[in-house]
Amino acid sequence: MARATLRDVAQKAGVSASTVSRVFSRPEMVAADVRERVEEIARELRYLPNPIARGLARQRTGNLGVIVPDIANPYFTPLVKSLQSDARARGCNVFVADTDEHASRERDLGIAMSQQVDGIVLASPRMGDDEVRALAADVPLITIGRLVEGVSGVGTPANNGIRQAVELLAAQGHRRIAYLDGPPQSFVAVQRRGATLDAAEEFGCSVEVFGPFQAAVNAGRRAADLVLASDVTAVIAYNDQIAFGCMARLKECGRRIPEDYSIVGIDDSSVAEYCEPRLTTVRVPIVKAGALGLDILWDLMNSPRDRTPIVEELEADLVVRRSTAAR
Amino acid sequence: MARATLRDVAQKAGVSASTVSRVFSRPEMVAADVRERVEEIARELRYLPNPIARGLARQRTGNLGVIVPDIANPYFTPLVKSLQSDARARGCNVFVADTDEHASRERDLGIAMSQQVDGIVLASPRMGDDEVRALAADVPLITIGRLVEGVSGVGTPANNGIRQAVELLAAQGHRRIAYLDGPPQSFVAVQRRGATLDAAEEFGCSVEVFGPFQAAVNAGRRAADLVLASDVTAVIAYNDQIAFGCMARLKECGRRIPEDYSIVGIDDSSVAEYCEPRLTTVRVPIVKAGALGLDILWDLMNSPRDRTPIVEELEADLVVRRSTAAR
DNA sequence: ATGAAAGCGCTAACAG
DNA sequence: CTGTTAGCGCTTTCAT
Repeated sequence: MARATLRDVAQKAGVSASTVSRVFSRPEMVAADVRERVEEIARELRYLPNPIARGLARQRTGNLGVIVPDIANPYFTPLVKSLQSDARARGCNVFVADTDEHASRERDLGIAMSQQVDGIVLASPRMGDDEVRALAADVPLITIGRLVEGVSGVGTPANNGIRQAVELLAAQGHRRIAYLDGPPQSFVAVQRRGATLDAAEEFGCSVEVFGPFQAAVNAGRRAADLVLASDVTAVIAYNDQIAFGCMARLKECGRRIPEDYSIVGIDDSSVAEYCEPRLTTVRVPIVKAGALGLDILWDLMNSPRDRTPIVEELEADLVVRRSTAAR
Repeated sequence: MARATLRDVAQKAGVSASTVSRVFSRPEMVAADVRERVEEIARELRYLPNPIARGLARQRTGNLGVIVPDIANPYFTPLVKSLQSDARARGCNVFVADTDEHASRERDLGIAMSQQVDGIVLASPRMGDDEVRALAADVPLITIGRLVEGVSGVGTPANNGIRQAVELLAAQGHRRIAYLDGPPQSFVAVQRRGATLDAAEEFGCSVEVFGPFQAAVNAGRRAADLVLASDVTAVIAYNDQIAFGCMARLKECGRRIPEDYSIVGIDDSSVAEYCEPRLTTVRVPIVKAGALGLDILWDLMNSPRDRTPIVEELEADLVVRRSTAAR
């Protein structure tokens, strides 16, 4: 079924191609009667402007790229969904791509995308600063989560919330804390570990670091056995999924949460609500960061290039639930 | 940073545009020495063929569209991930879109996509048969999960597994079963309900239907209180998420699983493994269906149109875990 | 093996 | 307000 083209409509309506084009791009520029007739015929022929051709001519595609390390991670899904609907509200389609946590795939995808989207949202980039900057030089781009010098983005440092978590645990009488480290590719992981170490020092706790672990439930289960073999009384995990897995396994091994172990996650993704008991966690406002980032990206896309990068940071706070308690 | 174009490379290399074009599309057609020089210069200029322009000229974009009702549903995420990597292996980018369970958004997305992708994978379509057929007339398309008459696709009827579930429950001494119904937009929901009812009759059980429920954990929590107010001893849920929520809430209310209630999910998504106790569920082979569907779609895309639709069905089997037991 | 020329379907000055 | 004329960047006959 060959699609109707602009010329088909123009011909049948007895007007020029430009007129039909205008009817679809700047309707106000064409006389009402002509416009209606064209629209009528277009409908008849089931004509729709070809976005590829339009993209070539306009030098803009109307597409937005979103790159995430793992679309199956419940931390990213709400971000993706909210970006999708925000973008749609602005008349953009969204290209989502998953890098499987690989920096190299992230780079390749970014390069491949850069020519078919008007802008890219790069969530928690795994590639190096230089590579991000190189990509940002080719296409309007913002990062979410991690900030890269010289590139616009919205950072979501968890330090504040992590400090609150350690403060809470210390107040609850915990002195020996396990930190379950995140995947080595994750820049955020080193931040979070550092924040935990700093806060522990501040509040007089010792920290034993386990890991690295992939950001997944099963990795957390593996962590639990390490925790059991140590003498810690509380656990802070790189993210909620690891915390969830660790908690599940600890319970399997007959430990009670929070009586025997206090557990803190990071992210406040949906799993935190589904844990039993519900998980105390650091709420990282990633959806808000995404919305803000999209605003920034929008400016970047619609304004003369070479602006100085716009950078925001959104703080994270601890959400206290049932998985932490006094010893 | 204006990207280099084909002409830039041609000019600098002292060859015609066609030659450069060939270097990137049919390298075997150009002499080795010329090719190498062109490649060298292209690298120097950081030239990459513009996929938009190429799409226009070739009448194929190299993009694949994937439409799912809810990207946050762990049932669909593995499908999306596997399609993404399979497509990438064939040199295709993937456009993922989420319809938020809305038939109308699904239709709009399909239409919008149809002109910028070479083919569409429509997972568990929410729109009517006619609309699916209309879309399939405009673009190579396959459905996954639900089959639509006249359209290629891979069906994953759960009937078989559901029958096995009821058989198991009956054998375990359950006589009164609750069925937690799925969202009204879902065609699969009516299938699954019907299958439950049929099997119940076959094995001499009565079924009380509750719902409809959205395919989400919280909806399942709500269902639990309904279950408590009835006199059933076992529950079959439209999907694992509802089962998970229901189970969590039942436990909160002091009921033991499986001693007090046996619970069966459908899908065998990741949550089934994370339930406590691990969830007995009907394994729907959606990833396999996706891979098979992609093969079919590939044929559709690369062959003369108007072929008779290719249809496959993949059966589902019960996976027995810990959430079911004899009364 | 390479180049010239004619588009792919649409937009965007520029005239009128 | 509308039509004419050039492209957007690439591919693809068709010659040579």
